[in-house]
Amino acid sequence: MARVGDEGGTAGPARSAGVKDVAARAGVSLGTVSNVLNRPDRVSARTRERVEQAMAELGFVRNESARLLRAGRSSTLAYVMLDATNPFFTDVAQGIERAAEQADLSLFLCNSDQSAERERVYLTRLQEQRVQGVLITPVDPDEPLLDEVVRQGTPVVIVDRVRDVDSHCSVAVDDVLGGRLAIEHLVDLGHQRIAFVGGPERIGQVRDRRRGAQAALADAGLPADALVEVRTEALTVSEGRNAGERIAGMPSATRPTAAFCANDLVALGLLQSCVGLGLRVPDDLAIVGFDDIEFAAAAAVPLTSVRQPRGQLGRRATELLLDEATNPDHRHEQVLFTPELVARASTRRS
Amino acid sequence: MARVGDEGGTAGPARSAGVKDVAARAGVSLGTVSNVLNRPDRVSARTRERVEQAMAELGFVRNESARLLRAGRSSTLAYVMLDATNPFFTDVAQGIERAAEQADLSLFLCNSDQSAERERVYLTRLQEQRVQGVLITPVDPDEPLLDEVVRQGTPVVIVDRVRDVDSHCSVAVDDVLGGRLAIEHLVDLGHQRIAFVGGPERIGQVRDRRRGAQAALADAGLPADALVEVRTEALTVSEGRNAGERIAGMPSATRPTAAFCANDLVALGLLQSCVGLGLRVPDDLAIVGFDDIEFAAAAAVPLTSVRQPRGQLGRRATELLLDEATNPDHRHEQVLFTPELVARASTRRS
DNA sequence: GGCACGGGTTGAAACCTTTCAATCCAACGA
DNA sequence: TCGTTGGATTGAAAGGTTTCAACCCGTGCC
Repeated sequence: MARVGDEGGTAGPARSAGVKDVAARAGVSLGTVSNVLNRPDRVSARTRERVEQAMAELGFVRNESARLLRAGRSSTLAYVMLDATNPFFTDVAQGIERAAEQADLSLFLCNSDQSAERERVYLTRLQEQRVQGVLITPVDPDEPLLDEVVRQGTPVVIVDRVRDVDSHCSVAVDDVLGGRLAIEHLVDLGHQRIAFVGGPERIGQVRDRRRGAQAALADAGLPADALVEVRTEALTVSEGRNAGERIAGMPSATRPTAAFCANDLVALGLLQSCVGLGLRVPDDLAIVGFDDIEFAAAAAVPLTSVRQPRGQLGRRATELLLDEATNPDHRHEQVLFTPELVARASTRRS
Repeated sequence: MARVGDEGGTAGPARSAGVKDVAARAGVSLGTVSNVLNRPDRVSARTRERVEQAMAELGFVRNESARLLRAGRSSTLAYVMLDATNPFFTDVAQGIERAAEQADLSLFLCNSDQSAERERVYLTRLQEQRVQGVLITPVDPDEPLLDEVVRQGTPVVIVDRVRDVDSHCSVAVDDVLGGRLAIEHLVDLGHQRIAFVGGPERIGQVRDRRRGAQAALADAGLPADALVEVRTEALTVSEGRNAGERIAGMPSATRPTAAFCANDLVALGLLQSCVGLGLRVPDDLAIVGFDDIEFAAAAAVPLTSVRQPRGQLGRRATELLLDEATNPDHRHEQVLFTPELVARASTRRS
């Protein structure tokens, strides 16, 4: 087919055809074309066919901007993810996608990559595009723009973070309980000196998971200094490796016999560097991660981890968002899922 | 602030304010508000301030649909990814994002999740939204809709797949060479019986990588049956595990001494199940993966892999897309990057 | 034969922003 | 004083779709 308008041919015109052109070609009115597009049942079969053929011939592509301008709301959702390279978030995204698909909505993913600035840019664009709603794992749950967006009419659901205020729905996992489960498991195995590997401090998850860990230690009658802090700059594999070197470097008398990591990326990095430096896992160092990403089980020393129901998280968040978008007497809700410990070789009693 | 319009207050109105409302409140004309938005230098400081204040007071959110309708092209790109949970693609996406950010464009990610149907839905929506351009790793590079989209005026660049036709730009890695590098490495280490683990057959990558492998074997003077086919249903971790069980089940006399996997997910699964089944890596089975995703290095037996320049792939693809979108005498280009073997413990001579 | 009914179709108005030619006005030079 | 200049501002028109009240006309009923 040709690329520029050749009158009478069957190719598309130079500048894309609109409903008007389609109407002219099919010999019907604008309104009818629109009906074919939006309420095909109201149009007689014969007319519909003619219109559809005209569309095909002209290569008609509906102009979403114009549609939206007139019709109000779009049929897309967006998930602003904190880190697209962390499998945890892509699994959450998959849960969202499935739920969105069922509701016949498209999902756009936006990666803030931990940058508050990029997050703001995305939020603004999404607002300007009048998306049905936004799911977000925010860099900082207290970001004021989040409230602003809601106030201006775009529903926002917070995923994997909690917020005390009731201006949004949120869906998260009980991180304190998760920390508790990890430590109880290690204590059961006889560990009395346990590293907590995570940071930076400003991440709520890190604080909550540590808090759960501390509480569990206290309940077990162990002193507070049974938990050895090993700080990381971020929750990444390379920071985990880094932490591993520090732990391996400790004199064996004072070295912890187990490590609880704030997430699986850190745990995998830790695992890797320990093995590389001659520490046996779990004999010299037992390791517990958090999230239970797929790669945790696939590590050659499969990783014990605290599982979050990732898909569920996404699914439930989407349901809340849709309710908020469509149900006039929607009530905000803070959903808290319960994590679960999955024991694997990295903490096996040997 | 209140949520419904309270005359004279400072809160936003019930239904969001438009430029008209802003103009009224600031005591200027429509055009001036638009100028503040689009050509702030043409507006006197005093007026600009007044307008900006009015915007803030009314909680004005620019309506992108209306803007687009009038102004033509949007300032967003989209990357339709084949599998958002495969770290390879998220790394590519990150490269794209960086390049897009530099050009002051937003990037939306869409996950086709290997479904041709979903891919089509996304392509159509993106077209309807008049995005600047689309980057895509297609389920099937021969999908006719890809040509259709281009013909109708939306630039499309194909990422990580090649296509003989010249209707798009494409950016990929020389998979044949990659396969060759992997096998040459294994042959150098003395392996004479090597499994090729991958599938399904319809994936171009699988075919090309095998082709390279075969060529390298031939060059080394080894018979064609030195390459043992181990088919997978998909390039996933669980399929890799599956393949591992089959390999471990072979009688040790005929079992390959090395495996070349079509990607790292498969290799990680293979690694995991081999270790679990008592096969030592690399002593009993050396393993080479493909992609060199971060988790390859982080595996407890760090994985030898064929590295693809993932970020580069994304960056270059974006540059091509922007050129196509802006440069009137753009020429389509097929870029082929060179892969590189990264040797790690999974093939170390012991 | 007249009338009510209703499915199918019509076309003008509305959605909100950007654009651009026209206008305004203050300052300046002659 | 008048004309000119140029920066600031104006407002009508345009952009493509959806909506909705109105209309048309064939059918069935009384």
